[in-house]
Amino acid sequence: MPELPEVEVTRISFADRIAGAQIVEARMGKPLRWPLNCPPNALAGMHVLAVRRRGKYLLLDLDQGLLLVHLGMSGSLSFMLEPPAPGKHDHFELRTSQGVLRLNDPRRFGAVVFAANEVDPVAQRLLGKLGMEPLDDGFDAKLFHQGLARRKAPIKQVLLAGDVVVGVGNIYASEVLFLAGIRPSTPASRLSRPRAARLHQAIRDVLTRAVERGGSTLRDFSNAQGEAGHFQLDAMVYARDGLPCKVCNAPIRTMRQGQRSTFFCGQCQNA
DNA sequence: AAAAGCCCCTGGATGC
DNA sequence: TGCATCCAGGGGCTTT
Repeated sequence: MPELPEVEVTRISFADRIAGAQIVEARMGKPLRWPLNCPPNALAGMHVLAVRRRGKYLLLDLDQGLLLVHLGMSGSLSFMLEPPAPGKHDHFELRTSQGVLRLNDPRRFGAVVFAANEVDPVAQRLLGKLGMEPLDDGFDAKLFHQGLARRKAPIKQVLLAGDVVVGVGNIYASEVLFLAGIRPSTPASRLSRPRAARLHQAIRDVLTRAVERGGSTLRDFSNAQGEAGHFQLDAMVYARDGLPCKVCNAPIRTMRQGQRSTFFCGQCQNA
């Protein structure tokens, strides 16, 4: 579910409120994608200094380490002063001096992992091969083009892979390619410098707007204050199979790429 | 080295 | 109503 905008919106919605808090107690429910690699008790007493994001990972900086949180497909966080009793799908919880951070994740593709710091092998295994941050100044159009140049796979799948640029998931990959006028099946290496530059700009535009709109809520996403997002209403192609293109009226088409659905306009995206 | 497939898991929507 | 099937916002791992 959560792509970069949803993760960033989540981060913004609780980072300031949890900063400075001391962890009173941590508890795990059912196992997530990876087991928490330390006893939950070991986190007690530590302080949360800040919350950062790298790709789709949330990084909780602690005074004695780093907690990496991934929301997988169906995860969402909440941060509340007085939360209700844990539900069936609440699988991780940090009780702190400033509120309770809780991870709800029905499918349990999410994860919470502890590392000593960012260069710890545990962290590097997850973060080491991530590509450029699309909303950072370091996301350079020329570097982006160079990254695409050595990949022959379809551009949609190169975007999803996250080793050239991070954070673009299944919704935003379709949206970004529509905005850039690029067919999702085009081999990444076949994009000219100007077309790669156009895609580079589309990624920045779409992700920025999606963050401003509070992310996309397809079924159950909400930020840490329980608020849904609205970007799905702005989607030009995602989940619009058969509906008229908002630009040219041609029916939006769908196809499967790497076991995932892709949506595109055959008219607006013709190369 | 890169690409393609598989799989982890639960739940909602759809079809018979 | 019940049951089977398909699909869903991710991504690491294994196989080609």
